[in-house]
Amino acid sequence: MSEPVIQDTDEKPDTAAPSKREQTKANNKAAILSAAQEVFAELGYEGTTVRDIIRKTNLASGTFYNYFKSKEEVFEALMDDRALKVRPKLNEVRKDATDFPTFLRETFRSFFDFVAEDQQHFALVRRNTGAIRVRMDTPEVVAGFEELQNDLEQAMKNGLAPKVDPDFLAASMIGIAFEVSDRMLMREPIDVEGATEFATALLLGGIGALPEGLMDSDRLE
Amino acid sequence: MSEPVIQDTDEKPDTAAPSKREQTKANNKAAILSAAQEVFAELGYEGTTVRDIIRKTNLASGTFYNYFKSKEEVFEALMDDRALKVRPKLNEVRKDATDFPTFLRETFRSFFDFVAEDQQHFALVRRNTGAIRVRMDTPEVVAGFEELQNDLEQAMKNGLAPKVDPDFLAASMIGIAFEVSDRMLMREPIDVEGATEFATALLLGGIGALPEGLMDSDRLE
Amino acid sequence: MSEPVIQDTDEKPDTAAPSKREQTKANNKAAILSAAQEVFAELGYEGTTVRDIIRKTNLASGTFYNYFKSKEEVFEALMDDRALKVRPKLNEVRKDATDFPTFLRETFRSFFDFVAEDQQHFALVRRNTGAIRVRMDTPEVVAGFEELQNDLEQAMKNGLAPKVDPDFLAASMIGIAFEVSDRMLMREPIDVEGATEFATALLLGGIGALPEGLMDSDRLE
Amino acid sequence: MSEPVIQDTDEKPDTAAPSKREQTKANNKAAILSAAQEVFAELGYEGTTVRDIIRKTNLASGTFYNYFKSKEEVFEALMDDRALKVRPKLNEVRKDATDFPTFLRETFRSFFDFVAEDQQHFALVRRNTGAIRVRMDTPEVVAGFEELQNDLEQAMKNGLAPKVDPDFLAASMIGIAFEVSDRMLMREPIDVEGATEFATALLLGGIGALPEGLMDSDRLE
DNA sequence: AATGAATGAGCGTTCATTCAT
DNA sequence: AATGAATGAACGCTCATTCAT
Repeated sequence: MSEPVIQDTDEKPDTAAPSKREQTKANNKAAILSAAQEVFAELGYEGTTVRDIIRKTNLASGTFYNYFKSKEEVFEALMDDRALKVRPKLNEVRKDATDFPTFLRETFRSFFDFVAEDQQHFALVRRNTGAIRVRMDTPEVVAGFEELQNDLEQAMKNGLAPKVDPDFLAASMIGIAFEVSDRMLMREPIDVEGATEFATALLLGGIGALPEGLMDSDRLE
Repeated sequence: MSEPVIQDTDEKPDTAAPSKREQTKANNKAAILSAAQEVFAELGYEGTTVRDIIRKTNLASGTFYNYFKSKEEVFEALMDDRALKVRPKLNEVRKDATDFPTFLRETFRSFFDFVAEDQQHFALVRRNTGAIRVRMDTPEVVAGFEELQNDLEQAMKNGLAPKVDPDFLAASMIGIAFEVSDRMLMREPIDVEGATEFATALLLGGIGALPEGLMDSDRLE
Repeated sequence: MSEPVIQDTDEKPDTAAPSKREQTKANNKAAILSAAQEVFAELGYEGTTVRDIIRKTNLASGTFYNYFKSKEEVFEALMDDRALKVRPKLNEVRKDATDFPTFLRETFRSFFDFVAEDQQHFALVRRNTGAIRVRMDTPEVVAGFEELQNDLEQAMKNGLAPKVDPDFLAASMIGIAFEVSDRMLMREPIDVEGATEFATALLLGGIGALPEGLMDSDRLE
Repeated sequence: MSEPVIQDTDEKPDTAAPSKREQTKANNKAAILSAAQEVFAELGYEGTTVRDIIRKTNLASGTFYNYFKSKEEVFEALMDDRALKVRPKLNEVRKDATDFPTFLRETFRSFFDFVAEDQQHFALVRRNTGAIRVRMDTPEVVAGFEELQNDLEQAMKNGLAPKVDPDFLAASMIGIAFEVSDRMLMREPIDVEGATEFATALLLGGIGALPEGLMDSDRLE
């Protein structure tokens, strides 16, 4: 347990130097996750069994349970993975935005980019008509939603964005982002720019029109 | 589903009342659907088995298969049920709308009303953090989406609504409707009016701002 | 559920007439019990698996669970079976006994007879040196013990038996019966009469000598 | 088990103290046995797995197999342990006995004392109604039985005890000892003395009455 | 049409054991 | 000698589905 001061290792102490064991462990975990990703995309969440996942791996069945204790847990890990992958990008572009239109535009763009690049993952969440879609709001995913909402609130406080219900606003952005992604993926070629422009303009105009917004409201027909 | 006037039954044919046999059939089917609804809400889609459903019924296991051939099929029937329940109302309010703000407002209001009245059903679709949500776009559900899109296109043609991408627009409305519903249900008391106003104003303002719209576009902050 | 007064059956109402279904059910249950008996005797309780039992049967694996829910439950049923088989005999001989020596002698004799006739069953309870013996005091078995103790108490009340601690006395009889059975079975030929005489004489003499025994009655003849 | 005087170790050989390595070995073995004892008492023999045992230890799973090759073997070791613990005491009191009543009384007393002091162990062998009791007559246990039988034969030869079937007699003593222990443990407070007096008197009187017993010696005082 | 026991594939999981470190 | 992850056979069990009644 204790760390000997002098290490009888041939590697630079204190840096990476994962033992062979740790290496295999990492590899195994990655193998399971990657197999799971494929299988989920192919068979859907409910159609997938733990055995399907390990079969895609060259590990023994029991090995699965050294890493995850159920299909749900792998699924969650996969979702967390995605969330952890987009969130830094989203946070960055929002931090860099100096005006609200940019804030929105870059948020949507990053999200649509991510969706376009990771279609296999979304094959799971968005499937053919009549088939079952599945969504899991893991803690990491929820955290991403909350970051968005917090950033929106901040922008409102700073007078950059009109002061509207931030909870509903974040929800709307998320709803639009997911649903528009879906349609975007169905078109050929995939037009991230178009989707971005649509979503941004819709939201930007809409927000301006919201009751709480001080600006001339409720335009149209 | 429809009741033929002349019945090929061996019982008194001269009454308009459904034969006892058909009556039982309808009852059984309804019993299965209602049991399924409860079980799905309680156990989630994946957690539910055909056995769980029939157990809530006083039918024998084999009887299930006279009505549905799998859990997926009952689930689909349930979804269709809901879709068939809201769609007439949605179509009606949209047909009655003489201006676009009313069109949008009444669409959202009807949907949020429906959600508020049918929370058990949405307990299935929207579950606690970390748990799995499930959604199935059955033909009837998709038809509902298409009706919305068609109505939007019609409104655009008639010059009532700005001419924007109707596919993305319908998608956005749907995304907003679902995601805002979710938040609406989490608040106490449930405020259908507030949700309706938010969604309507957001969309109405947004549409006016969309590039294709002929009106002064895209401004803000 | 209700019993129609006139039955459209071709069999004498009110008597046996088990339907074919009930017949198979009874057969299946019996088949499982009998297979279990053999397997337990061969592999010991812990060595036996549910699958071993069904394998000895020509039933499908799932069928087992229509009848029992675990190996423990079959085992218990088997034990109950035995207990229910000996107890009537034991009760009868004790009821018929007019003196205490007869009471004891016939109790032991019946038990040893039973053991001698049912060696396969005892193969489970009494196994080779070094192997594990298993005993399960199911409710039915315990009831048998209690009947013995009650009868002993009755005999004491009636002045037929000396008044000693009936709990310890019943325990002693049971201990002797089991342990002596074991030795009896190891001898060739099996001498039920010898075992009976030994146990009876030992107990009869012993009881007479017990401190509480006030009476001089019941001398060994 | 034995300590060779000359040790093939690379450590200071000139001390009588066990080498550190041997010390650890002994400790590990003891740790496993003690963990096993607890787990068996808690989970029952069948319910216990090797993993359960090592988990209670701070050893690695593989280490178990340096000491025992199966759960059965640990169980056997535990049983041997007990047997080796009582037998010297039993042998001693019997050797010291100058008359047969004392021989019996001290045998029972020692056994009941042992049981009373080691209830955890008997929790395994004797469990609640309906649950499974397990008993293993390991070689060491059997040796204890044989010692009893030999001592009985010796006493008969020496004219101290009546000449009766020594095999059945030993069996009876063992049966009584086990079964009466059981009842004794259920009473509050635990009355070793009472159990001893009961068993001794019963057996002593009984033996005197046995047909083979020619002698009038050895009456209960 | 309804029943409900039988079926058997196949699932999740555990576990004793091995063996590279 | 100790470690602990990997192994894979095999277990208990469930389940959708069938089919004789």
